[in-house]
Amino acid sequence: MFVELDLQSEVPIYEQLADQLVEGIASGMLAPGQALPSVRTLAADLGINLHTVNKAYQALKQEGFLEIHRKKGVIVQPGPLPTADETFKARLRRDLRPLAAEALVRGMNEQELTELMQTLYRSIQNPPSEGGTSL
Amino acid sequence: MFVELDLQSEVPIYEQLADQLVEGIASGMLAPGQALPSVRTLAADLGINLHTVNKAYQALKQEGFLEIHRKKGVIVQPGPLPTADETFKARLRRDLRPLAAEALVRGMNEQELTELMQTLYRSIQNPPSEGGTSL
DNA sequence: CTATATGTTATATTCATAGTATAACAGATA
DNA sequence: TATCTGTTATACTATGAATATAACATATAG
Repeated sequence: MFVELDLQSEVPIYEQLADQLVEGIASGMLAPGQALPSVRTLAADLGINLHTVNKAYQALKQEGFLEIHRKKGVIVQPGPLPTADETFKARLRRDLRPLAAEALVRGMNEQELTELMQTLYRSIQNPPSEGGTSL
Repeated sequence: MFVELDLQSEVPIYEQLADQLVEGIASGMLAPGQALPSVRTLAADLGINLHTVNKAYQALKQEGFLEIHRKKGVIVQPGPLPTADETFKARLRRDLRPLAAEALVRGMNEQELTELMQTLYRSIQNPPSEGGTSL
């Protein structure tokens, strides 16, 4: 079981799921072309509704992280993944901005913040334990 | 006019406002002890409801960025600001995580990401133009 | 061919939150 | 005595999240 949901979080469930699938792709835990569980199966495993899973899948399909075939079901993007184009970077800056501002106002210096980001990046790229391949 | 709201954004108005006030404190545009407009005045200026402004003020008061006196009205925290304690850092990591993961999966390397963060940090600390003191 | 599993679509309902609209209150100020 | 302050209360609308069923078309397995 790789996906962990916090039902009490203010972050929507479908968003948590989508985020963790992206992280799975980023870490290599989910390989290109790999099949994902059907919406019904994953929904049952996670104890949530079919439509909530579908919403996450659809969003990731829309962004190009997943492909959905009538035949193969849902698979991780086997071709080229989306790039860090200007549109993404603009969104990234927009989302990072308030976080950087609060870190600054709380007294974190530039190095502390960038090092925290570095550590985070590396921990995703090379996760502590790639134990189970299952979700 | 320093605060700019996007009424079409998925980010709540009161959150946009709170974020920009924090950024104002971070940049020094809002000095410690400085008086902020009353909830009614700012609401009228921004064309939003009094309660929406109040919600932002209350949140920032709760976190320790503002003080609210019956007498002086609303002022920027004149004493020591909140620190980057473990609680904040945990929240920071939690919020940064999905952003770092998507940046990684889109092919940004560690340096690109940290440099983007650096640039952002510096642009907040030393904003392009501190023209108007007004909100 | 038949049964099953797939994604997909359509409704409907419940619930929480955001935002607005008014109104009123208590305390401080001019 | 007015006026401005934050504060509280109530009500309403709109939106989105999440769930619950149901049904459909297609592809696969037996």
